[in-house]
Amino acid sequence: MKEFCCPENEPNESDLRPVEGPDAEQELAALAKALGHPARVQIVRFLSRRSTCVCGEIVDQLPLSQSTVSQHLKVLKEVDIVQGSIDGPRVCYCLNPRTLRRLRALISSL
Amino acid sequence: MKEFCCPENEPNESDLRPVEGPDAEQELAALAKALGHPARVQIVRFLSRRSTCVCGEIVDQLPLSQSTVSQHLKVLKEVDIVQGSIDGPRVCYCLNPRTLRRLRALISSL
DNA sequence: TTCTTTCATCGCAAATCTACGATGATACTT
DNA sequence: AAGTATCATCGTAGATTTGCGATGAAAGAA
Repeated sequence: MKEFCCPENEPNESDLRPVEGPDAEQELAALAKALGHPARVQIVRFLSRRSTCVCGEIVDQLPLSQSTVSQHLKVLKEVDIVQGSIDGPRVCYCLNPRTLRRLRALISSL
Repeated sequence: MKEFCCPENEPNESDLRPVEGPDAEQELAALAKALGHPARVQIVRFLSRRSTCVCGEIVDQLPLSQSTVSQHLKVLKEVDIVQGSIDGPRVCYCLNPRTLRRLRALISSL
């Protein structure tokens, strides 16, 4: 199983962007909106359970068509919660730990 | 300024509900959806800056009509992020720290 | 009572979201 | 080249969301 698509997890990496102000509020709203659907939470949870990237088995986990799951993955990729990289005929997906840390920081500041 | 609408903040209060499983995923999706709009994030931020409850000055903070702000407040109240209580002709709003802690727990588990 | 203030709700139009099947794109296999 | 597998995109129908003005409900003031 390839893992090249998974970014390094660097716990000490700090995000210097502010957690308050108009930009931060807009960013939090966009991230929350992307997570605001049960199917997308399930996708994130599924990727979270696997520590590595997941290639081509997400559709099997959801009671939705392939095109619908692809749409949900697109939403998660647009806000960089999920990253995808091509692996031959497949696509490997993984969470972006940097974005998740950012989300936690924004939520914590509320 | 009355504060009777504000629940006690008990930092040591623990929430025993699981942060994983279908129910938790549904709950997180509902909370994230409620936060998934810039105006609603701004409302929460505004209530967060004030440590007490806020009576009748939220509309002034947003470039939206009174009815629209009321709708957004309704969304936040439906998921119990915001609480409102009547104070004469006004309504006092405040955050529910219990729900916010729950949200942080759910996000942290991703 | 009548007026005013404050907030909720109604009704509607426009925009966005959701889900699906069909189709397209890409890469591997034979 | 032809076929297969995997995922993205297109087109579309139905549902939901968003925003607003108009109206309703409740409480205090005159």
